[in-house]
Amino acid sequence: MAVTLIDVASAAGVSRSTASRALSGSSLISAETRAAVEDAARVLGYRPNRAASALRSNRSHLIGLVMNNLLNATFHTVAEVVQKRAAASGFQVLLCITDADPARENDVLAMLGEHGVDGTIVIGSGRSAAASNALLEQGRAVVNLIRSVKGSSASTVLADDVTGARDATAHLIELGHSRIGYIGGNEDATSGRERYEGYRLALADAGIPVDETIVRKGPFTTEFGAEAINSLLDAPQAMTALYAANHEAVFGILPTLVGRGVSVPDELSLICHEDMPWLAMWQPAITVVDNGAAQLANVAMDLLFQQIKDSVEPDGRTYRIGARLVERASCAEL
Amino acid sequence: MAVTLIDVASAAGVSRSTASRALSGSSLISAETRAAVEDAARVLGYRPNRAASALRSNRSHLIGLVMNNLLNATFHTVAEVVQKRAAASGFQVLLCITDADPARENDVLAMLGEHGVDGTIVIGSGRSAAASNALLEQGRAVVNLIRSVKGSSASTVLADDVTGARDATAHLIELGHSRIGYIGGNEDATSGRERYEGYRLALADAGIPVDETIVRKGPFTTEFGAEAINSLLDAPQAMTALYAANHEAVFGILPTLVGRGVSVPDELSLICHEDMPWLAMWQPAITVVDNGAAQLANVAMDLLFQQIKDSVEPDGRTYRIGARLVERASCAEL
DNA sequence: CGCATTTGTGGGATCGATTGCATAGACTGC
DNA sequence: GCAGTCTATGCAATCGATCCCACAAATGCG
Repeated sequence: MAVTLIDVASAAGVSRSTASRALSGSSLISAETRAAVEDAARVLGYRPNRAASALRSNRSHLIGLVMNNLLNATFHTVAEVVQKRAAASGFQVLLCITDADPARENDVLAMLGEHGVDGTIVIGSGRSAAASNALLEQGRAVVNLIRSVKGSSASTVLADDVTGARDATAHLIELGHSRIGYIGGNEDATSGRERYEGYRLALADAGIPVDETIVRKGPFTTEFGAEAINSLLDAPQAMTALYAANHEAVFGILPTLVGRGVSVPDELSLICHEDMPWLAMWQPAITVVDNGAAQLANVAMDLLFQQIKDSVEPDGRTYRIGARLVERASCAEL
Repeated sequence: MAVTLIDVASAAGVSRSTASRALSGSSLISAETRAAVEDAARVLGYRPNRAASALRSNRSHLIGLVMNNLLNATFHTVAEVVQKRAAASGFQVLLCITDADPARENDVLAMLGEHGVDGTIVIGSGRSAAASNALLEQGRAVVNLIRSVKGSSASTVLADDVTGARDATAHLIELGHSRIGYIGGNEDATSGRERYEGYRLALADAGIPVDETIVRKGPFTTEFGAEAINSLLDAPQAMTALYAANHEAVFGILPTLVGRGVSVPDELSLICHEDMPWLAMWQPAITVVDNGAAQLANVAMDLLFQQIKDSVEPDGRTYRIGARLVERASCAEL
């Protein structure tokens, strides 16, 4: 069978304990012994058995990543960053997809507990904190990401969607627009609530009343986007600018605008929330609110590693990552 | 601490062995005993320790998924399908990203061995079979996906890119085109080689010589796509149709066509390889070669589960999933 | 009715690495 | 020179579930 620590130890002429300590970097080991053990391990092609290690030490070198889907560009970025950061520290990522179903989310978190994950990043439904609090009580690290969870004892990293939305809307107002359409997500998602709030606040700042006839809220789907932009374009009183706050809907909005021959930014100024590589390649390049997906993931991983490596207690605090308006070519002065 | 099998056993008034057998569905257990143990487990909220189970039984309920990146739409689909199929059978997915770096790929496969994965799906660099063959020798299942690996003893599931490309090109020829441009991937990738081969064969079938001045091959990036289409459009002798075989490049090709005001399909008929949701939403909807990403992943999981659950020996055979031409609105008769 | 087989259960070893405790030897300081 | 650290190492217990083996009870069959 496979090479075990005992093989390494006897090859190096020491005991299992010494071999174990030498390989795990304990300071109570002489330089020669360490070298001998490391050589033996290399020569034999020793690979530790993580299951045995996890059983005894209660550290699995596994990190759970829980998310709704893999379609959203922000989620991609998060998955890539989490994977890279984890791998760089010798951790592996257990990827779990919940389809935003709270029951699945509970199952998945319990599963992660069974596998003894050292920590978990949760982009959750926000519905219940019970399962993730249970993980915390088992001494495992947890960080909530992007969506806040009521009653969670874990730290939470959120985008500053209110400010991002407010800046986007304010930018359009500065360009002289006052009839600014809104296409966003449903209010039960953090992003749906907060982006609409930012939109509202910016209009209020400028003394412009919200016109519900040019506001559309709906699910995070391409189809909703196409539907919403069509109905807005068909509305009696035309808008001169649009703030597209629903990321998945953007996939429906842009092709529809092209198809209907709406000229951006001449006929319609446009800002989309959440950046994607190809938005910069669009004709015209689309001005976006960059929510800082990579930064969100990095801060979450920082917090997670603090808990895992430095045994820092989770503070239950919320961290906000500022949004950034990236001006490209899709907005024009009225 | 956590509830262990011993707690369940004593609550149910049986021994550990009996409790273990009852919960793992052994047939050598009386109905009442099984019920008693299951009740006790439920009441106590028992969750098995996977590390302990893996250590003793050498089955971890983990599946490794190795891929280059998360940007490619086919890879998304594969990741989602693998995750769903795994979860449905009580397996968790260890996601590993290699950036197509063979060294990283080797590291990652060794890591998966340490973690005792029951099986692994590898979308590899195709460079070396050593690391994955080592996994096989440890009795772990391995299936290669999308990219073939020389010298691998594992089964391999590939798209039928030659036929897909041939069908796409033939479709354009049937519509009367003879100057058909090609933008594809580098030849060191399976898809790069095979799609160009299909293109070449279809032209040969029709007695049309390949014109290298309207052929572009390059890396799987958006930038290359933009560059390639620009240079093709600037070429002296115009093409009347384009077969875009490099998926990542499509993100650069489409916006550039829009930006330069090239009318599809009036001025240029277009077929892209690999489908994505928003290609159907484009104006005009883009005709594509659907490589069957979901089917590829499903067949790979079928083969993997056969090895894991039914102890079927890997046959080292290659399975091809047929491509499908999805006709939409981006091709016109010349 | 007695022996052979099946069925159900318990005891204890085991998977491989980690770690608390014990100890041998080296070294320091008075 | 001796007690008191400090350093380096080994022994053995341990993590929690699984599974081989032994054995008891129940059943079958001639």
